Amino acid sequence: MNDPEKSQQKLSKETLLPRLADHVLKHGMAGASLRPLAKAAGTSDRMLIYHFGNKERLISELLKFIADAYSQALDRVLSGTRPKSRQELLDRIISFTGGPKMEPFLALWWDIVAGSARDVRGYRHAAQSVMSHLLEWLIEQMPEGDPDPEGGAQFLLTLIEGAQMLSTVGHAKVGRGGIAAARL
Amino acid sequence: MNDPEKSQQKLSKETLLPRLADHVLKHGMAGASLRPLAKAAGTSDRMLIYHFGNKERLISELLKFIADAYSQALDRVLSGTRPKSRQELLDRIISFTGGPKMEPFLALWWDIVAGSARDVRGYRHAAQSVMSHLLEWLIEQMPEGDPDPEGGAQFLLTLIEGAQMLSTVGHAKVGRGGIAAARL
DNA sequence: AGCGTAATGTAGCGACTGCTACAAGGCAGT
DNA sequence: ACTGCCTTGTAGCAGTCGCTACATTACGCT
Repeated sequence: MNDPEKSQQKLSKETLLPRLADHVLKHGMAGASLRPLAKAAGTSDRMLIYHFGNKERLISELLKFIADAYSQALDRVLSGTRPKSRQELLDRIISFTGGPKMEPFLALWWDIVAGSARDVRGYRHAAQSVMSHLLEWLIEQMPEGDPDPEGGAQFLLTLIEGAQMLSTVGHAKVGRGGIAAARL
Repeated sequence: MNDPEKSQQKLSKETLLPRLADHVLKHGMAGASLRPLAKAAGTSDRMLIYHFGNKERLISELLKFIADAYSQALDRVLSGTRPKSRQELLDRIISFTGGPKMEPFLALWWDIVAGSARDVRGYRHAAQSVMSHLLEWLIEQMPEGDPDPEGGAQFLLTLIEGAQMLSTVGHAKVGRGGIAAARL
């Protein structure tokens, strides 16, 4: 024992999930089949089924885990000084979500949206919770004295997500132009 | 010959593509493997490869075909009277793209966006051409005397797509709220 | 020490994947 | 009638899929 080569010790859901999340963020939900996942996590497909029961439950728990991780990243990075205008808030978010560090999250995000559209079990729930969290966070961040924080946040969110989509599809310019033309 | 049961006659790319498109719209890109596609089109996987060379080319041609079909549907359904305000234009589009007839297109759309994010060959090109067409069409449709038709169209497109995404993810209310709070 | 349960490895099943080799029928031109 | 291409069917390959049966090891409790 205590083999330095592969000191794997007890692998449980808790230790597994972060590694599974890494793999899925890198390779997307399409690459999320048991054997590659198992390899990435240092186990066997056999053990994944053992721990999670079946693939569907694995994916559900994994999506929940990732959604939570994303929310926490959001909280950590973006909280702090309250923006002075909607414009400033918008700029801040765009530069955060558009950054290269968020790219894997974004790619995974579209996988999940596509799954939601086809009612793949667990996908819509994960997507919904991410959007809910983001919206709440946005409302809190709205500048002081904003006439309609809730509506404004919904408006900003809609704009942001539209621009995001246009950007991943190769029309970043259109998204930027759309935001520039918006009367915030 | 002239067998009434299966009067298949010469099947060519041109006759195949519409049937392939039907299947893909119904079952998504994930279900677009050769054998199901072939069955839906009334041929064999063997013949699909024969006609298209390999799967990648098949998918490319199919996406182009569907993108064109979508553009044409847009032209047919939405042209006519010029809207009097941005609000009217927006409402008209939302009710069109949100209708049940567009649901398969929408579901497929997210497949394609997800593929674009992961650089699947041909996906971004298809998505880009749809968005380009939609944007051009929007610019033409902007109300007479609009101060900034181009920027306005980009703005509307960004809003529309954001709302669309929120809707497929189960947050239709947020999208609607966002649009309602927008100062068009 | 013995026993029961938890954890893990090995092997395999039946279905599906894209694709190909091979052979044969159909039809056109000579 | 013969030749040669266009088209098509059958069979199969090597790989992946989710999942399971079976066996073994590891470890805690009495």
